This record gives sequence, C-alpha cells and structure tokens, in this order.
Amino acid sequence: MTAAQRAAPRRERARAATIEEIKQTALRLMHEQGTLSVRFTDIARAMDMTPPALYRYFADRDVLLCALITDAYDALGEYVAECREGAPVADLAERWKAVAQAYRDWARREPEQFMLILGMPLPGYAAPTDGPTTEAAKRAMAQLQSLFHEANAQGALRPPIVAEVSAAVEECAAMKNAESPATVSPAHFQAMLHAWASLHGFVMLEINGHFDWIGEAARDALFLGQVRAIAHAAGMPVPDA
Amino acid sequence: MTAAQRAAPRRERARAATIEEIKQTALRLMHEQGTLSVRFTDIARAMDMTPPALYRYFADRDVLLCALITDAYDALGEYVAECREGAPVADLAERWKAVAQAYRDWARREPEQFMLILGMPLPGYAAPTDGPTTEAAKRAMAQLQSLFHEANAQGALRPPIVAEVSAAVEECAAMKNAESPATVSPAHFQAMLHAWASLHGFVMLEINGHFDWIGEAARDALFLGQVRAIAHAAGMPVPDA
DNA sequence: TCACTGCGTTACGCCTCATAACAAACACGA
DNA sequence: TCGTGTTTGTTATGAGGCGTAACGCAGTGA
Repeated sequence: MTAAQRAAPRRERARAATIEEIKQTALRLMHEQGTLSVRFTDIARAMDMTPPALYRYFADRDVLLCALITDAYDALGEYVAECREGAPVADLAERWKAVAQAYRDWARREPEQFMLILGMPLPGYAAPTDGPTTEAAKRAMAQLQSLFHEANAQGALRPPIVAEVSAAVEECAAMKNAESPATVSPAHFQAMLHAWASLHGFVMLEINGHFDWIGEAARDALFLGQVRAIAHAAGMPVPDA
Repeated sequence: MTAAQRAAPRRERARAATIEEIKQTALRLMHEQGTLSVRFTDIARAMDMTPPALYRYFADRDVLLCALITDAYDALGEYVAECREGAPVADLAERWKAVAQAYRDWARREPEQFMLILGMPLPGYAAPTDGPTTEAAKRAMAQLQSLFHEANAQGALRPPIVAEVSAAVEECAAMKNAESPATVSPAHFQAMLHAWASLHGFVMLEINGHFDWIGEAARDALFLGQVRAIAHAAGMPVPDA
C-alpha cells in the first residue's frame, strides 16, 4: 500500500466534489445553451479553471458525457419510481398517471438530459456492451413492468385491446420475464411496450418543439387524453378525465 | 440587366448540380458516420475540392443543414403520401397501415434525415418563424388528417376511445380545421395527435437503438400491434393482424 | 480582344480538443 | 521540522475544423 493510497480521505472528497461540480456545470451550460455539445473550454471558464485541468477528472469529452448519461438515467428512474410510490398502491389508475406524468415532467424540466439518454446515440458511444444506453431502456421499462405486475396481482388488469401476440414477441417476453421478478403475460408485455412507445412519442414531440403550436393548456389536456387512451388500450385501469 | 444575368442558363445548371452534389455528399457522410455533425472539410474532401469552395454555395454549415432539413421533410412527406396513395381508397385500414409503415420505413432507411427534422432542434436554428421545423410537423399531420377526413367521409370512422375533449383542445382543433380543407371533429383531432405521437414514439425508440434487444421479427410484429392498437383507440378501421 | 463575373485555390486568424512539461500544494513519515 | 512522492493546477504546444481574405483562372458576351 503506497502512501498515496492511505492519504486519500480528504483528497478523495475534494476530488469527488470537483467531479460533481464539473458535471453540474456541464449540465448547467447545456441547459443554458440548449444544446448537448458542451465545450470543455466553457466548462473550465465557468469554474475559473483552465481547460487542461479538466482532463485530470475526465479523460475526454466522451467520458464526461458517459458519466452524465449514467447520472441522467439514474435520475429519471428515481424520479419516476418516486412519483409512482407517491400514489396509493391500490389506485393503479393514479399510479399509471403518476408514472406517465413523471416521465413527461422530468423530460420537460431536463430536456437535455432526457435527449442525452433517449435521444440519438452519440457517434463514438454505446460501445460498452449493455452500456448505460440500453440500461436506460431497461430501467424505464422496469417501472412500467412492475406497474403491470401490480395491476395483475390485484386482478385489475383487463386484456389489452390488441391481444394477438406473435411467436417472436412471445419469446421476447419470456426472455424478459426471466430476468425480472415482475412477470407479465406476453400480451401485456406487448401492451407495455406500446404504452412506453406512445408515452415516449408524445414527450419527444413536445420537448423537441413539435407541439409548440398547441398551447400549454391544450397540451396538458392532450397528454391526459393520451395517458387515458394508453391505459384503455393496455388493459390498465383508466385515470379519470 | 447585366451580362451575368443573361449569361445564366448553363452556369445556373452547373451551380444547381454542385449544390445537389454537396447535399448528397453531406447526407452520404452523415449516413456513413451515423452522426448529424458533418464536417465541411470532409464534404469537400469527398468531392475533391477544398473546404472554402463550399462557401460559394452555402454561407455556413447552418445554411447547409437548413437546406437538408427542408429537403428531408419534403422527402418524408412525399414518401408517406405516395405509400398512402398506394393503398386502395376504400380500404382505410390498409391506408392507415401504409402511412404508418411508410413513416417507420423512411425513418429506418434515413435515420439521420429523420432525426434532422424530428429530432432535437439545432442550437442556432429554428429562428425563421414557421420555419421548416414546424412545417415538418404540419406536413406529417396533414397526412394523418386527410386519412381521418377520408374515413369520416366514408362513414367508417368510429368515435375514438377517449372521446372527452377539453375546451383548449377544441379551440386548437378549430384553428387547425380553419387552415385545412380536411376538417375533422375535435375528438378525432385529438385522436389524430395521439396516433401521431404513438407512432412517432415507436419509431424514435427503434431508430435510436432502444429496441435493439428486441430482435427484428418481434419488432415488426410489435409495430403491427401498435398500428392496430392506435387504430382501435382512434376509431379508425383496424388493419388485420 | 477585352472587361466582367463566378469558381476554386492558397494563406491566414481564431477557436477547440488534447497532450506534454512544469510548478505549486499537499499528505505523510522520519 | 524537513524531505519525498502524489495530486492538482498551470503554461506551452500541436493538430484540426470553421470561416474570411486575397489571388488566379476559366468562361461569357460585347
């Protein structure tokens, strides 16, 4: 054991704090500039440092982005889970609504982070097998999956509107069920993916400005309608209008 | 009238050809590199030219991107319209399926162009009022809207699953109906937006790699299921499984 | 033949990413 | 208290992209 290794405690804390400050600054700049391409130079300037200093903490920009992605999907997952728990266990319609609204609200509050994890994959990225990118998908889905599992356990799950399931999807559902305790029927697995896609599409269109012509109030109403339509189609209890 | 103005014909054709070649090269490079950030230098190299030469045709990279965006939404709109016309007028279920599949297929074939128009807005862009970005939304929607209009004219339109329409959405629908000959009821206007969002979400998740774990065959089946579920929810005739 | 216009080139300045070499601050043991 | 090695920050430097400026060259029409 070297002296350095034993020396650690204070320095490690300082280092962790700096790393955190860098990430926060990067997020702030992304937010302010409304873009995902943050300049190392700008981050350094904002922190009263020189650009090369940042390389002590992140090997290059991609590593920093990777860290931001990891953080972002954790944050999204946590927020959605938190909001889901905020609604009573018995009221599944409310739980679904809470999940959907959490997804939307988080995306609207942190559009850059949302795009970071669910937008276009970065050029040199996504190399690590089962990297954070696919993890993001899994976590987002896990939230939904447990919702369907709960509903089924409570006997509140109707069959989805589209009940036919192809062999390929069935196989896929089996694979997915094998790696999670919250098992669901193939038909509801399919419905779950439909639900996620529909929810995601609304949020994507909205945060990317394609619903800007719709006006705030109408958009909110439209979203609630979408949430209800999804619940209908998926066989979940439908939230009130 | 100057000499140059009269001289035009041949030179103008050459110029147009070069502009076209630049755009095609840019698209090809984007496609090859899987990214939206094309380097002027690379385009020039691929065309056996020097970078500054491109500035004779595009003031800067943003102008080029702007042109690409305009082209892309035209291409998407045309392809979707073409596929819609490919299905018989009477068979509205097939028409809807054709539109949805065209949207998906085009996005899969040209993911970069798709992200260009429907992905994250570019930093310095979207300035021109009613610029191509919002135009893209309008055109995509126009395709759907005429579909609903046709269905209604044929008496094949059921009420959507979610029939309640807020005053705000109703107002929005009225506004939209005023600027298009293909009028639809407020409830179906709402359903149409839900349909678009759902379709869009699936496509976005897919082309951004979040469905990579699903396997080709299952993804196709899943998509068909989604298309059917959307038709169900929107009150449109439902395609066969 | 001769101006004129448009196109493409080279030369340049500025900025960013990233590395290298160096200096200061620090922790710890003797 | 001092010396050693580590960590962290700096300045200096190189590679490469964007965009401008100034120049050469070809085609056009009088």
